[in-house]
Amino acid sequence: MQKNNELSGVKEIARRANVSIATVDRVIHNRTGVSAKTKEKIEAIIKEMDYKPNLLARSLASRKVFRFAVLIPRESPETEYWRAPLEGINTAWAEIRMYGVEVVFFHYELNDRQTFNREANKILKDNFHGIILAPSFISEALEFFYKCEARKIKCVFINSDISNVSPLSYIGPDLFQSGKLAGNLSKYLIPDGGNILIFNVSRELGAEHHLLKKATGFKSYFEENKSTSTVNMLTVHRTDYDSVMAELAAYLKDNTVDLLFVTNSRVSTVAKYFETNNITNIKLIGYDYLSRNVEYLEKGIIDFLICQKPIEQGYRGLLTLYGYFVESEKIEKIQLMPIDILTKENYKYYKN
Amino acid sequence: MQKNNELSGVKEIARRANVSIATVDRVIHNRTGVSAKTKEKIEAIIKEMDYKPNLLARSLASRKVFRFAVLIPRESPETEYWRAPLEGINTAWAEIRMYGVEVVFFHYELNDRQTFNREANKILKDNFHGIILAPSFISEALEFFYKCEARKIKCVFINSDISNVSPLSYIGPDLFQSGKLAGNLSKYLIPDGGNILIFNVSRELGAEHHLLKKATGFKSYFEENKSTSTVNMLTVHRTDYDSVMAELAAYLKDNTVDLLFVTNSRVSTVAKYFETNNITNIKLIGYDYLSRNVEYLEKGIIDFLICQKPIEQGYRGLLTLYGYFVESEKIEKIQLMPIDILTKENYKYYKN
DNA sequence: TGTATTTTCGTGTACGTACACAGTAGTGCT
DNA sequence: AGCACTACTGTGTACGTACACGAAAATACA
Repeated sequence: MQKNNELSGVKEIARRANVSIATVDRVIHNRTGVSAKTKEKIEAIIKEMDYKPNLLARSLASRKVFRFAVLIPRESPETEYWRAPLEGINTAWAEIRMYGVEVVFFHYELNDRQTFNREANKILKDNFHGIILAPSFISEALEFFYKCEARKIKCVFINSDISNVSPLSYIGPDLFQSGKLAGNLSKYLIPDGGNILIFNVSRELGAEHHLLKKATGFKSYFEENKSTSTVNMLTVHRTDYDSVMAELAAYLKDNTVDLLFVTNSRVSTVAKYFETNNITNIKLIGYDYLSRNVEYLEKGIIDFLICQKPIEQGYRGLLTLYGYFVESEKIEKIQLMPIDILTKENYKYYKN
Repeated sequence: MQKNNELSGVKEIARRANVSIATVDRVIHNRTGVSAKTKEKIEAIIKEMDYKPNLLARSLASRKVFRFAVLIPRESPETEYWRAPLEGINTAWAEIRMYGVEVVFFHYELNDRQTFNREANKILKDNFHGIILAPSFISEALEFFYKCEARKIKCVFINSDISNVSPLSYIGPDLFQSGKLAGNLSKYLIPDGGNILIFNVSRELGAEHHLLKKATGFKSYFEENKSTSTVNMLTVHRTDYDSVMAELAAYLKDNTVDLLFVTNSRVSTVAKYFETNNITNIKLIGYDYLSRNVEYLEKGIIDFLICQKPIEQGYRGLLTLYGYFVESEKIEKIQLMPIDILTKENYKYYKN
């Protein structure tokens, strides 16, 4: 079986317009050196033919290389979360390598904003076309973003957004709605009128401002539904097990809690505490498909996990940059991830 | 920025082996006409270089065309379900068109097995490399599958599987687990010991044997958890609103029902009945992200929808065939879709 | 009118691979 | 030795596009 071999592409355009393919090429890339008349004529033919350039041939012939940087937190022993976006980026990279895409990775520590600045400066010194950025530290990320804009470097934000700036695209969850869904799920776990605790576990709450957005969304559910439940919030600024345990124990000594909502992936720490202390009467909702979390989901200690496709965030992050530069697609400014609900029954089929 | 221009690919192999690129080419495609000695040498170099052919150049130079057929039910006015896989296939096609992939669509009527045979025969008369098949009618699909095997035509099943045969890949839900999850969800809606009805709405139950698999999974949840709930099953062999309404009304007159599980996308028909008759005390679980279903989810008449990524099924169906033929990848025999839970709160973010 | 300059356009080569065709070396046979 | 035949290998062109370079035409200026 053979491809159909009617004159196709540039050659056919050139034939119809009585010019050479070079001239057609000039029009396509709207380079200079074509008289207005011929340009018009060629453009008409292009439109009429609905000509679509052969991307294969294009990137084969093109010597262009696009260089993208990735700036996201390093995967830490405490949370494997950031492995997922990394994996997604690598998957995408494998698919588009041959189109002349280079990717360089930079990582900062989630509990040290200095490392963010250090890596960001490295990126600025080098020469990149685009950047995939997890803007954890708002002010630092903003500063960096403006510098990128000045240098015409396109940014894609993943995982969390920053208000009032407009990157090429934001790819991640709607944090408010995500929290609100968690609130909604609580109605399946405890009757109305219960005692609910929102629990933030974060060393640098500034680095995880998205936690507060989730908390706000969570609370909004109860307000909108005129719930009689009591919703309190507790924040721990250390992430090690002992600190979390101590703070939580202290709180639970003085307060009744029927449901606990952990605003990030640290929910396994709480689950561990519940398990070791044999606490079974508090329902537990948290975030992210991590092996430790899933373990407690399986055991029934965590009731629901909410997930937001971290792998896909990375995957689409890179493909978005690629689409913008190589295929000059127009890009969706906001690409919201689904809000997935994981239970004991369906997690096995989940794809991060 | 320029691509690095170290001699790469075939040319470099040829240089190192002191042969021409044609000889290298012969080895790569293990064609005849190369002495054992040179073949060995070239293969060694290929391995050493970890040579990966440039797929762009390959399919640009190759005049090969791969022709795939799609055989799935026609989208009917009663259910728009099958639009989704179609959309997925078209998306994938757009991505890989330029690699020399042709796709031809065939549709049968879900309530008429004759149309299946008719379209299947059309496919056999033409000359296809691979087929994406929704094997709704088991015996007919089996017969067709065997004919394809005899002709070395590769099949990919989507949406539902057939036991004891081995297509290139099955892409779809684990139906048993899907039903079991529905069972599990019921615990969030009604207390144990309630009256539960499994409701099948299907003109040709044989065409939708997957409904029964879901029902079995559903029941298994209650057995495994030694539930005291009563689980009954009712099947209606007509799909129009009046018939469904009549059968359901008759049943409800004689039986108490606390939760109703509709095993397919017809759940909106039941929801409509609930709405018009102001039935609010029966919880409702059903399938598929269809506009009509979502409407009732939004209204709170349907409590949960379970979805299985029909768009992605189509998308991956075509990409699987492509990967097998064009990139000669090894293919996962079973590609299970996630079992997604949709509620009023998160459906807006769902991607089919 | 002749020359310099700019504008406009065409030719040719390259990207990495596939494949038709032609060419060479070696073997067997008369 | 001459011939036929096989086994092996190289040359050249094509796929559709990009781009360097040079040629031609048009314009400007003296």
